[in-house]
Amino acid sequence: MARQQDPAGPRAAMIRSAIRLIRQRGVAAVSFADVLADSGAPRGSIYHHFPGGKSQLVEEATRSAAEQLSAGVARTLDAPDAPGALRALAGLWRRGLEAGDYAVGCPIVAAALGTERAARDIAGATFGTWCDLISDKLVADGADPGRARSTAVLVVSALEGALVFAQAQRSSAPLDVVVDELSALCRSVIDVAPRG
Amino acid sequence: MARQQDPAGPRAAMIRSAIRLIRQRGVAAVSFADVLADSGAPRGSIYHHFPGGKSQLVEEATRSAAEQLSAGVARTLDAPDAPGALRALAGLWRRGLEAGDYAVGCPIVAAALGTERAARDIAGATFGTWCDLISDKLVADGADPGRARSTAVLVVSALEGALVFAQAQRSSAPLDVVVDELSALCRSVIDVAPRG
DNA sequence: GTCTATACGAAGATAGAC
DNA sequence: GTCTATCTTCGTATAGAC
Repeated sequence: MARQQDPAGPRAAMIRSAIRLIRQRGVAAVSFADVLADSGAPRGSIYHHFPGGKSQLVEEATRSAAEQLSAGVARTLDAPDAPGALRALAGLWRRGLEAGDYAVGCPIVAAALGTERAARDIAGATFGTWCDLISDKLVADGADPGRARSTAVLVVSALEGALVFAQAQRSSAPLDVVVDELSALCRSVIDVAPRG
Repeated sequence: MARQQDPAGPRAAMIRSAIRLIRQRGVAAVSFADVLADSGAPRGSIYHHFPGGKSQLVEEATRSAAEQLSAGVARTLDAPDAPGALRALAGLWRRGLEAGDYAVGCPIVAAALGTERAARDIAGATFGTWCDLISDKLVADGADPGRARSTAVLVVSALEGALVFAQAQRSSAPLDVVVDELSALCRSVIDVAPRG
């Protein structure tokens, strides 16, 4: 698909392709051959770049995806209010869904459900990071820290669950509904204890 | 593991094993050999019972799991109040998580993220069924039908997402937090429009 | 760093005997 | 209904030349 020269070299291209394919098919269903074909990387360089084999590739792909997504979450949370930030966050998911014909999911979920332990641990840490970011935002907007924490866990869980829901039904409707509900919830959490 | 004579015969045993293995590893990572070893079914009878091959086995396993789970959801919702029903529902997930050392997830999620189209469609319909059941319960408890519907979508999404979250972190804490949040939300949805 | 070639096993699927 | 045997394809991984 891509097969063009990647400025960052074949290694980065392979990781990028691995992320894309893992999102589409899950960790177990992605082979080296798939990654090579998709990235256009040279056949003989797999074990040069990834001596640890598939485990290493999956781990690095998950780590890379987690860093990108966490940076995106942090950036999106730079909005005036938490409900708006949430909408923007869900908009990212939504566009990804529609662009990938509802077959492209979250790479962190794929890692969490995969069989590679290192990748699963990264997934667990990444969910935690997202909760921290969202919780901090809610607190900054005036929410009680305890309420903010549990609300953040709900937000992350519900968004990820809605993504799976939307994939199964090939429709972004569940995601939209969940975002509306979560926005209202965030507002109520903030309103209870407004800043000051 | 099981390998004992199944009263319902090898076919049912194979489906049961397929469900268990799919929950642990995902659709793509389960092979016929795995199912045979786990179920103790005779080697030569695979294509006799499942002429459609792996697709058929996965589809039937997903359908069977969906029926069992939907029946379980309906049964659990036979509780006096919606928040209590929700707690009971999450308790089912929770016990499954802990019994399977946080490696056994939801078969419907696995189907939704798998590569078998028929199974994914069943997953979509199953999520819809659960939403119907929960929505009906909320309405029966006095909630506004519109609010009940969107709340049900949130509940299903959040529970499934929390399950993935909990698997990634190997802890049921995220699930517990989400259940508390959802219970409070259900109460508020019911309280707004009490029966009468 | 990249190539070809290949070892080795496991996967899905089929054929034909019993 | 169940067996063994086999075909074919695909997967990971390695060896050794360039």
